Amino acid sequence: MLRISRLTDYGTLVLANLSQQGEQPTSATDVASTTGIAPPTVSKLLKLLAKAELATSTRGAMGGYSLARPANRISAAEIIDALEGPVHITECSADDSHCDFESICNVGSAWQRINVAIRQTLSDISLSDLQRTRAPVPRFEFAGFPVRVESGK
Amino acid sequence: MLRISRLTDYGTLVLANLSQQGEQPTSATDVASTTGIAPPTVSKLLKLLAKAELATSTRGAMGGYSLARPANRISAAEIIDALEGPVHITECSADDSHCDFESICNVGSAWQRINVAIRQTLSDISLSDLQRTRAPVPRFEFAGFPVRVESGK
DNA sequence: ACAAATAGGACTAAAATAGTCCTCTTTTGT
DNA sequence: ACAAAAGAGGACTATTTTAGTCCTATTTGT
Repeated sequence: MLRISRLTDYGTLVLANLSQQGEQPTSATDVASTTGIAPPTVSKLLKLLAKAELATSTRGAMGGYSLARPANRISAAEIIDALEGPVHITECSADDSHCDFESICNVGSAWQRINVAIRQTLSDISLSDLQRTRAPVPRFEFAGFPVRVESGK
Repeated sequence: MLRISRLTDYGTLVLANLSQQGEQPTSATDVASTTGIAPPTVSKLLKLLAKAELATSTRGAMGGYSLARPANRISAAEIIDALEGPVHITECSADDSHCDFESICNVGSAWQRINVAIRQTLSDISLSDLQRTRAPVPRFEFAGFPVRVESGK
């Protein structure tokens, strides 16, 4: 829980990389070599990001990918949606939900409300916030050890 | 992402069930039959919850489990921790993190800050909130901006 | 024409998750 | 004392997700 998949993490990186390159398209190979992520993986990510319209692609020689919009107009929620799909927290959301026991659904819907709230928050965080090393931070501790907000690592 | 595992969902249910039974211990079998969850699974969950000190166990005939504390003093974060373990969002937290590229770590730590904020909020939501069908919707804040969430779904 | 790119999808491997089962210990009631 | 009712602990299996790779087709600039 509260786990962002590795691909999403990589995807953020890839987008951050594109945003540093500015307007002209960057090839998947280039992104791979500057980020250190395996080329086929970068390629896969970029395809997904392009399909979700977070990146635009240019085919052919001298082609590549670039950000579809400025980094401050791409939200964390969009990145997650693009790479993990719109996930239902409890899977009892839409269709056949065979909740014979009322309490089950009550509790389930509570988790769902939490989910909605979290997503809402995530949609207010932009790629540029994610890139800022020193974004203001609300709280400073995680499972015991304090999270370092200084420079990388 | 933002997915609570099925076991956590079940676990919440199980705890909710215990809280309805009041003081006297309820056996895993009983919980299983009132919730409709498979007995071995309930048993497993209760063991985990007991180990995390969210439930207390009484051995022997007439034994069973009961809540370790009132439902309003058990937080959603504790439930998650008990059933999923303290999860590191990006796995680049502790040990071998071979972050050769600075930007990788910067972005990674941003997700971690988000994680911290979410956990903080989760620790303000209690089991009794989860049981209330129309609980107030949690509020999050990140990077300064408080985030308002309208009524859930 | 050729080389450099993306598009799309099939496929495999690895890891996390869920769920079951078995044996042992503790406690209560008769 | 003994049997039955419970939990404790752990081993094990199966399923599902997630990661990651690779192949073939299409597009475009020189």
